[in-house]
Amino acid sequence: MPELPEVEVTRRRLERELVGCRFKQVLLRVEKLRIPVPEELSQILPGLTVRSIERRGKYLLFDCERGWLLLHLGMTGFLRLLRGSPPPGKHDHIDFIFDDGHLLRFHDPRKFGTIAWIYGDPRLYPLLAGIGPEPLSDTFDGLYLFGVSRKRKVAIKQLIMNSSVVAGVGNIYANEALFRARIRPDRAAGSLTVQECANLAAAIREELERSISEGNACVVAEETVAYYPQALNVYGRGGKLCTTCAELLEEMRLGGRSTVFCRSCQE
DNA sequence: AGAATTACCTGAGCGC
DNA sequence: TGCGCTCAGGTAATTC
Repeated sequence: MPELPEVEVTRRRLERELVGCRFKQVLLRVEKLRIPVPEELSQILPGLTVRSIERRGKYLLFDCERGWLLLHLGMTGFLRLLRGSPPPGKHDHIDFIFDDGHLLRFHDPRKFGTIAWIYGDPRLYPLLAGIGPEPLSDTFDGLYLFGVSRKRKVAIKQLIMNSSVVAGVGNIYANEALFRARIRPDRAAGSLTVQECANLAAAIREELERSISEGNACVVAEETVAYYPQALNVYGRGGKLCTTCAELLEEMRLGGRSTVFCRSCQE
């Protein structure tokens, strides 16, 4: 599951390789992902040049002169940056072919990903308009988190996974950040003190930044995304020993999502 | 308004 | 060997 760090590592790789490149052809082999794939992409994109590649939460945004190409990898999506025209495999849904021979291939077995074309200001596009602050930006800090959590009864883990509260924090990093901040994931959001909110905001930032730098250090040659090995403290380790105190890690479900924490380290 | 639930989708793992 | 079941979970839409 590409989380924000994987998407950011991907963005940087694509930025190095594709900015300045001109689209030559788009091959669509799937009609519907989360939303229908716009067929007009194969008419619009050829001849346009990639000016820059941005990220908003887990969305990638390609500035294509006359509009923006929006990509989301969903749960199981990834991109491959290839050359020439190797035959597509199963679930290779879309090829973006460039003048210089680059081939950007979108692969997504579960089809939870998104591809869209945006005219005008992407900030106004419905899928992006309601997204909260970027967790790595200055607008996201403890005071902000304290403010939006007041009087909220929902579990703090669910709050930080809510994209309208903060962009791009998925299940893995929600679990890891709460462990780092020593806060139980099932605490009512409104019960956190201002200090706990500061700790949590910092922990989210630190977990994401740590993962981005790890990802940058080990990107596989051809694959632009970005499933790199992670040393995780809690996610996926329910029933195993806490890395800090050697207690058994506890597993529960919050909002249908697997949640792991240490009863002794987190309160 | 906020919280909870559902829908989308396929592969993997499991019990029988 | 294969069937049916459950689980994985990002996000938006829907319902309560």
